[in-house]
Amino acid sequence: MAGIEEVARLAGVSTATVSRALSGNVHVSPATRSKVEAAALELDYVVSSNASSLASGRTRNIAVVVPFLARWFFSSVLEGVQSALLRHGYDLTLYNLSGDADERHSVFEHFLLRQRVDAVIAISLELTEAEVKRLHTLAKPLVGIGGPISGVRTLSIDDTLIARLATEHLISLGHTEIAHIGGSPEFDLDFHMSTNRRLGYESALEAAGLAADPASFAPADFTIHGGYHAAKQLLGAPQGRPTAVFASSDEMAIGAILAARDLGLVVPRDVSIVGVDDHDLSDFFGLTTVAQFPRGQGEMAVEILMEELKPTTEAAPAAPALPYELIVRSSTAVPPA
Amino acid sequence: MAGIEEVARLAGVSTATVSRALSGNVHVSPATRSKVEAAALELDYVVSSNASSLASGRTRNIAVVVPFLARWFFSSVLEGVQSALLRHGYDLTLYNLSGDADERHSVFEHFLLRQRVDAVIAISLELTEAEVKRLHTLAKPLVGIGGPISGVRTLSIDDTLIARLATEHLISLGHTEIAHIGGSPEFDLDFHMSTNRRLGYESALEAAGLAADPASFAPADFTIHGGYHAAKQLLGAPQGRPTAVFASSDEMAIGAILAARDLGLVVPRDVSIVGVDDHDLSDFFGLTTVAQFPRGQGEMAVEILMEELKPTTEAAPAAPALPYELIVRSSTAVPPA
DNA sequence: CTGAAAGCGCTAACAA
DNA sequence: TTGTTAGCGCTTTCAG
Repeated sequence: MAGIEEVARLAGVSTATVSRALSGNVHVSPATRSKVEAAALELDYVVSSNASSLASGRTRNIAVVVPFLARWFFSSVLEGVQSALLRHGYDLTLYNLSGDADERHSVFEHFLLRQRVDAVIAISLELTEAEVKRLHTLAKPLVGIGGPISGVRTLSIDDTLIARLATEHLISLGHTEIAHIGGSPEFDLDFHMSTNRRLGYESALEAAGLAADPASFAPADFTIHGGYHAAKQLLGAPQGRPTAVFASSDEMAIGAILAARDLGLVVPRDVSIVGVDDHDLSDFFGLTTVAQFPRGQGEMAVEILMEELKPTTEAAPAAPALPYELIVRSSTAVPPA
Repeated sequence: MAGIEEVARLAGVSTATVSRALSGNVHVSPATRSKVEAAALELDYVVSSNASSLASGRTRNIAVVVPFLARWFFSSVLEGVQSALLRHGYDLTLYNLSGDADERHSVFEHFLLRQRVDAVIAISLELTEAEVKRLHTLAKPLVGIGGPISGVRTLSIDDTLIARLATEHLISLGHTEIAHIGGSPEFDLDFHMSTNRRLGYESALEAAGLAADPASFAPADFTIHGGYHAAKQLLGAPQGRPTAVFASSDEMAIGAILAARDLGLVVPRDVSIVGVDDHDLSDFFGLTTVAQFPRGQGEMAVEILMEELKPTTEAAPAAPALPYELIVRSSTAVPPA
């Protein structure tokens, strides 16, 4: 735990020079720099981030706020954020809001205000106005991932387009009876993501001259379990079952595949199924899906933030559109004759 | 962003008193305390953690190091750690080592040394001697979860006992042909966890007078996919298939259930399957399993640390044994007649 | 129980 | 390019 003073002494320079040489931002003569670096290495010197933060006002630490941890999408985004941050020399302080309301409240009223972070990344969070205001009093850059927060720059995939693409894939195979498993209305967590995907589905149908029968919609909770039950309802309907199902998430789509199997239906011969995500398990189940790339989304959020934190930057950089891609596997085919 | 000075002025006391009143550790007269609290509330005052840390040497921040993020066990432990930490007013700084070796190196040589944390929790990490030494030079409390690190206090489940319990469940149902899907040897990540579970399985067999045939073992990688392929091998063996399978993780067990189905076997009529974990999906698949409770493990690690960080505490508190429990669902039954 | 004052370890003007 | 110096905002002796 050597301090900057000892390094300065060993290198034969002042502490200010050590600071400059090690931070790399300011000009220092190459000779001095290497002397300092050698001394630092020899003494195992690592700056105290607290002292540095206090003096400079920069913490090199980013807060990441998530609504869940143990779900594929969130942990994948987090992975991307983490590794990008590490590359930039930043720490990641994690706040998970899946606890009770008090917990959430204290995160916004207390934890985030401790001046411990330079910026915050909010993943798929529906923030209340009070919360957004709180964050704004922080006067720190804030970027959201996964759905528009009013007044906050957000990386967001185009849910309508994604859903439309998935549905069009089914239509192009010849399906006309296409059911949809989407989020139940409570899922406002996801900012109308559910609604937008449903709208995309409906618009694809309409564009093909097909009717969007309300009976072809089954709500679920984005889990395999939920998708399974929703699919059972849809596929077991006595008045004739759909030949294809578009599920708003891969987990629900996998549930649907399992439900079809349990009903004795063969996928894709009897029923085609598409999801959204490209979840870890999707390849295993041969699920056709519209991939989004959560790791990449996390990394992108970090790049935007880094850009914004550079003292040189003026305007906040714009958020580019997020990529997505139809991946056709073995869960979709032409409808039964 | 009011400072302590303003609070002091508003409350009509000195900054020292504000500090004392708000930290709560030292004695302050009730009247003064409430005056200070009112002033702090009015000004929306929140201490600057950097200044506080620098002055006191305590950061109220814990580092958590994980080898993966997007896996059920790790994200569940992390969830437990996070919520317990929040309750105690601590921040959580996350380091995920799933990147390359350089990343890992820089975490240990750089990030963890910045004096940003009071302690570190290492989840299922096989640390090299150099890494442990590094951490010890930190002179910070360190607790591991999930497997013994030499010289580090670790919360660890008894893998041998767990495996034995699962196997005994099968034996007590009357099974004598019991196969095992375990970790492949490379999985040293998990500290001989794989080996220990295999030993537990074998010892249960021996105790029942059954032979542990090496042909009844299939290695896999702890995923559904891996479990599926391993189970296919086991259940498709032409020289007679086992009537039961013990898998070292629920994900592998679920893979085995799916493999059995694909082979036209009915679980549990034709083959019984047990796992370990009580994964999120296990209930859905009706999987009998030995539950471990990762959230609880995370919380426990935090409690131990908090105890240790209390200035009053002398000896490091002992780590209690971790609970586990056999949960019988519908994937196990007596063997076919 | 409370106040005054000396730092915690570093960075950033300002000079030289 | 480098050194000097004054803090960053709080905590903690040490007095009173």
